[in-house]
This record gives sequence, C-alpha cells and structure tokens, in this order.
Amino acid sequence: MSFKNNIPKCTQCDHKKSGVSIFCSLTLPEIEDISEHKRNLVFKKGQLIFSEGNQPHGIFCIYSGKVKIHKMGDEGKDQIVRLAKSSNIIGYRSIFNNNTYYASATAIEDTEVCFISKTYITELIKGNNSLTFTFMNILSEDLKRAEERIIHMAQKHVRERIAEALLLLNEAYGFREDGETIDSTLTRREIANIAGTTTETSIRVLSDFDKDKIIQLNGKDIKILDMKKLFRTANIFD
Amino acid sequence: MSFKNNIPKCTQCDHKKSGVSIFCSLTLPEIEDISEHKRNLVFKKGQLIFSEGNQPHGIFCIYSGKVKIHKMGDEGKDQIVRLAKSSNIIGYRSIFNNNTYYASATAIEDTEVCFISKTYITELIKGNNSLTFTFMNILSEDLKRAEERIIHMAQKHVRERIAEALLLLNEAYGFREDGETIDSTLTRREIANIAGTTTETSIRVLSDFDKDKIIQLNGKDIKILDMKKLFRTANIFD
DNA sequence: GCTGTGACATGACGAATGTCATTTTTAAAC
DNA sequence: GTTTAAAAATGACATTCGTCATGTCACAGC
Repeated sequence: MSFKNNIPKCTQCDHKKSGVSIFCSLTLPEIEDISEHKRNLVFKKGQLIFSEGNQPHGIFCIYSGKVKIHKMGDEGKDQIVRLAKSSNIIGYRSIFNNNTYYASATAIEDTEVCFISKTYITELIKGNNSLTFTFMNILSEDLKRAEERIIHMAQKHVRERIAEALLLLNEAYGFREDGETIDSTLTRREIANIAGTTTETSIRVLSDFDKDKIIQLNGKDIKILDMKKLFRTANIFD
Repeated sequence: MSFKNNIPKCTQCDHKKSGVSIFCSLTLPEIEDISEHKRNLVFKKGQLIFSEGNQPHGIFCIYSGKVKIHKMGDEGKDQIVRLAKSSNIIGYRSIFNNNTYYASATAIEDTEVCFISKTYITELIKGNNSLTFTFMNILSEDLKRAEERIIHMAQKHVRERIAEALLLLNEAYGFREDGETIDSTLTRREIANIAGTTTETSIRVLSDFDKDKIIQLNGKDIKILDMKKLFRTANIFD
C-alpha cells in the first residue's frame, strides 16, 4: 500500500462528473467536504484491501482498477462473491451491521482507492435521505443478485455456471477496445472460484467453449465470439 | 386471503412489547400512526402472499405464522431462499430498489400479516434515522447470509447442505415445547428446495441422519438428537 | 544460461448425486 | 369408510464432476 497516486479531489472526479458515483445527488459543498475527509490509497495487483475478520473503519470508493470480493470456504477453497470496478463502493456492508468484514477484497489489477471513515459516512447518511436511499438501493441490488446466485449455484451444472461466470465478468468489466475481448485477465483458477468448481474443470470447460466457437481463448484473454450462445449455455432467463 | 383475524393494534403488538419488532425505536404516537395505516391480512397454509414478477405496494409484517421466500429456478425447480416467522418483515427488498418482486412468499402454515403501504413506509423512513439504520442492518444481514449461502451451495456436498438446511430451519423456527423437535413441518421436497437437491436425495440423506442418530424422524417431525454432530455434519465454522 | 514456481493442460478413475421407475404410506376429500 | 392424490421410501442405473497424477509452458530470479 503506497500513498503515491493520481487521484483528484472529489469535485474533479470523473465518476462524479459522469453520473455513476453514489455521491452524485450531493451538493457541491458536501462533495468538497467529503474530499477534505477522504484518504487516497494505492494497491498493487494482488494486494489485500481489506481482510475477512478484521474491523472495518470506513468504506472504499474505487477510483481506478479492479477488485474481487472473496471469502474462504470452510474447506479452504476461495469463493469470489462479487466483482468491483472503478466508481464502485466496497466494504459498506460491514459498516451497516457493525460486523467484522466477513469477506476480503483483493486488487486484481493496480487499483487506486479513496477511503472514507465510518464516522464521517455515517453522519453524512444521517443528514441525507437521497444518500440513504442510494445505499439501500445498492444493498437491495446486491441482495437480489446474491439470492439469484444461490439458486444458480444450487441448481445449475458446472458448464452453465462457468458460462454465467463469463457473463458476470463481462458485465462487471465490459469489453476491451475491440468490443469482443473481456476486459479482465483472471486466471482459470479465479474463474473456477467464481463458478464454484475446480481449476481443472474450469480449464476443461473453457476449452470446450473454445472448441464450440462460443469463446476464443488466447492466453488469459477471453474473446466472446457468440454472445447468444453463451447466454443459452448459461441457461439464464431473468 | 381473508380479513377475519386476531391481529391487535400495533400499540398492543407482542412483538413490539418484547422488543423484536423493527418499530421498537419509534415513539408511541408514531406507532399509533402506523397502526392507523396498516391493513390486516390472513393467509391459509399454502397461500401465496406475494408473487415473483408482481409490483410491490408495501411491506408485510408477520404477526403470526410462518412464511417461505422462494424463487423458481430457470429449470422450473423451486429454491427456498429465506424463512420468515412472526415479527419478521418480508417484501422490503423490492421496495428499496423499485423492482418487481424477484421472489415469491408463501405461507407454510396459517399466517396473519400486517400490510404497510410503500408510500407510508417510505415517508416514515425519510423522517427517521433509527428506522433507516434498522432497515440497512436487516439488508446487510440478509446480504451476509446470502453470500455465505452462495459459498456453501458452491462448495458443500449434499449431505452437508441438508444438515445446514436443518440448522437453518431450527434457527428460523426454534424448537417445540419438548426442546428437541424442530417447530416446523416442511415436506422432504421443501427441505430439498432449501438445500438445492432433489426430493429423493433429501429423503435418503434424512433417513441416513436418522440411522446415524443425529436426528429422529417421525412423519414430518424432525427431532434433533445430537446438535453437535449435526453441526459437524454441516461442516460450518463461521 | 539454468532453475524453480505457478498457470495451463490432459487422462484415468471413482464417488456423489441426479434420474427414472415402482411401491408403500399418509393425508385429504367425498 | 372409501377413494384419491400427494408424500415418502427404495432400488437400479447413468452422468457429472471432483481427485489425483503427470506433463508442458512461460516467466522471474540468480
């Protein structure tokens, strides 16, 4: 963790400007005040941002980079529960129910983050209904997605779950400039950890997808050749 | 759905009195006002309280009875995602993110419910920080549990998941007077729908547990003989 | 250059669990 | 009480997928 970074003040933040920040509904003086109270942090690829079991002291707003939220299963197998990118907030759940972190966050590429303390954000929410509803909305969406994933994990076959993992990855990080390649370079093991399977199976199924012309593998790059077929393979109708 | 019921005014409500209601932090005039604005509903065992895809118009506060929150998987297999009992609130998630219901709620025994309209509860939250934080807390807890279940569904074997389902059932509904029998009579099929398996497997595993003296089956009644062993079988360490 | 390490890849094998078919039991309806 | 339907139970069989073993390749560090 280093303190050298290119993060601007909140008032200059691209995410604020483009309307995707959770703070969009706030007034300029409020934004300025947040900016005064935030700390900038930089994490290298692979570095832990926060860790399961630790006490949370605030929330993290991702300025640039990519982050996985993951938790160790009881058997020592890692499960990726969510993916976050720039403009996303992470670490808020534990703030709202005063638990320790139940999951960890790890940078999957170099990541710049703004940290806002628990006391500050709590006070901010108290005085601000629209921010309150923004957070409720985020929590509700997360919950909806999580419960959807419970069903998929419980009912779908590995092949479907891996297809779903690719869709999730694509939804979270989009395409690279070519409009086909998923903008993320997870390992086969990490893809397995999204789908809840083993590395070997993940390798085999991805290579099946490649054979079936659904995707094209090139090292860690995954190009989606046939989105419709990928959806059909994932067997998702909602 | 009938309108004959034994539900008292909110001011007289046992759940309020015993401190388990989400409205406990409110003042007496506020409670009286809620009572003025609620509607009482009664559902027979098996009746739908709300249904996947429909528009939500408010939240439901369970006065008495038991409810399962469940959702159809893409293959037509039902998955129970949560269990609710008296004093619990259901149907709030869709209120906070303006979605249609993504899941259904069905009474698993005769159930009395108070309905509070969306507009009313939204206004109430706006003017009331403690209620806001109560709801955030509930959502956060639900999310935590949901993500834990994602991991368990992905990583655990059927035997472990069925053991976990029994623990969940026991946690949700407790014991009957004898202090041993789970106070709920789900079918084997419904237990399978919690654990994400088939009815046949659920029957087989439960009967294994019976043979192993972990539980004792008596029709739909399940008596937990060895709680420690049940936990060990579920393989839960968090 | 070599060496070690981690990611990727592939095959063989077996255990776990879903599917299908059939029977028995229980509960509900008349 | 009889009929009917749903739930529970059980066996045979097929399939999926995890496990283990082994091998290749790319890349970092010396």
